[in-house]
Amino acid sequence: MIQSIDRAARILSLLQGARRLGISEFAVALDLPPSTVHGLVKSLQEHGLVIQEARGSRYALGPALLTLSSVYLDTLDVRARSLRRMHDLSHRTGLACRLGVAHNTDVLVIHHDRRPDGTEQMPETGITLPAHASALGKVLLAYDDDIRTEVLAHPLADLTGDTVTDTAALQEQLIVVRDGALATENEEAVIGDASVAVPVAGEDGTVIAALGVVFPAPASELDAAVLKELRDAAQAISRDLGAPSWPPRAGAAV
Amino acid sequence: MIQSIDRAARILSLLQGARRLGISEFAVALDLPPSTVHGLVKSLQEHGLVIQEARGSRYALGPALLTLSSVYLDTLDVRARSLRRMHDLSHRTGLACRLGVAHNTDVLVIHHDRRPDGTEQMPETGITLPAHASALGKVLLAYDDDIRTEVLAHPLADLTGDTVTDTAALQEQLIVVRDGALATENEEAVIGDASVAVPVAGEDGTVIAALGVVFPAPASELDAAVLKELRDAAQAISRDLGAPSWPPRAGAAV
DNA sequence: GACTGCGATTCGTCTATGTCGAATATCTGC
DNA sequence: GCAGATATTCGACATAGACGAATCGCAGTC
Repeated sequence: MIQSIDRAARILSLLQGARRLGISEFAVALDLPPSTVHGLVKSLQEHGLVIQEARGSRYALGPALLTLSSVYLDTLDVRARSLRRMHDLSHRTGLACRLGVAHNTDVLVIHHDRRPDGTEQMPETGITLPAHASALGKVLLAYDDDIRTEVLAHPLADLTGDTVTDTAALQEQLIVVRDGALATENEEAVIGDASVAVPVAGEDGTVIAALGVVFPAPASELDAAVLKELRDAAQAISRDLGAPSWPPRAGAAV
Repeated sequence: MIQSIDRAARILSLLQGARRLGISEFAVALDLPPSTVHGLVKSLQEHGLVIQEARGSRYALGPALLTLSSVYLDTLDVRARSLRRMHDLSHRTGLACRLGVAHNTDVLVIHHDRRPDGTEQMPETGITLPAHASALGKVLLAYDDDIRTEVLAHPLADLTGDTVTDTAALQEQLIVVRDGALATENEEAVIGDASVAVPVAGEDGTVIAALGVVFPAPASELDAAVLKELRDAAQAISRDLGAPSWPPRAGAAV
């Protein structure tokens, strides 16, 4: 690990948490002399990875990151193959749908198709969801041993009061998820929101992403027709990607 | 400029162009020994800024960039204040609308609200448009001396055959843009697409972004009502941001 | 199924590079 | 207008990281 790259990445991470920071704030957080931090930040600035605020002396994340992430999204095969199906899915069900992949121990939303009712909705592509409190996350946890182990090793944060915070209870849920190739979540991340998700399999048969829809709680009111649409979409995407079977075999991971 | 950070940023840039590259390809492009590149890439990989392909030995941009860019978008005041107005704008006009800021000598789209007709449309947030061939770009060029000088110093690429490639002609257009606080573009970037854009002013009265709508060519068919909606939206956003006047005074830049 | 060649990866040495501390410039709040 | 804080610049020194050579691992070939 190259020291200055590590430090540069840490600086970006800090800006991810606290939107705007000054040199001295970085210096304290990283336990480095301000002059060292200054050199690092200026180097990042020259490449547009951070920007200095107009009249302040503070720094924030820069526009180059948006361009890079745009290319990142384009390189994702799953996403490219899902765009059309997700659009169909949201139109047929009238619900917002999301495609998520594992990132560290969380879920990263790599595409979001809004509810087609014309109401204003925040774009959710790029947001991170806690794995244990989202349907997408439960799918990914159910099929990936490494991430599951990692997540279960730490206490589960309570987000709404209905969040599953007991590791044993979560583990049981995940077995059910694997059995049915279906995960649900009922106001466990956001009050008023429920969601369901199913796995998407890649060329080698392993689960590489999760596809889900969001709807008003309670989860019990979910239409069987919606579930069929969701399954059909995930299966079609998996087939397009060359997956040998769907639903994917549990524990198919290498 | 710290050498290793510069090199790391170059690696990310290379991946922006060529989606997937191997160590030796980087080495050739950067004129560095493979072992040096390897250390850089592995450091980036540990932070999720690049990922190594599943069964290949090639590398691509990583998911951490998406998370970072998501936070970048959230830090943009203009964007936050524009979301609602842009949604209204696209619904009232039935057209897709875009918000762009200057990045290097191009336009970076920081928000895109789709046509509300329910058809499938690519998400455009994060894409880059050439400044001289887009309405958004012409607005930004018209009000920013530095970028204008920079863009006019190089030959203008021809994208569709209708692209304005003559610097003198472009310069004249920009004067008109400034006078009317309105830029148009007619199949200059994409065949079949025309667009118009207006400036958005910030707290200090300078132009910080451009707001535009896209519609089927030719540009002459643009409704006056649409233009009014566009202007009203830009004015409202500018007012929210604390701009002293709208349209912004030409040459108000510091 | 062994061979060959390319590319990724590892390791140890040396020096160029980046880190640090002090000094200076710039800004903010009183 | 002053005091305190914060960003920025600069030069010397030590170490972090660049490089070259050697190794490992994989794919294609005979």
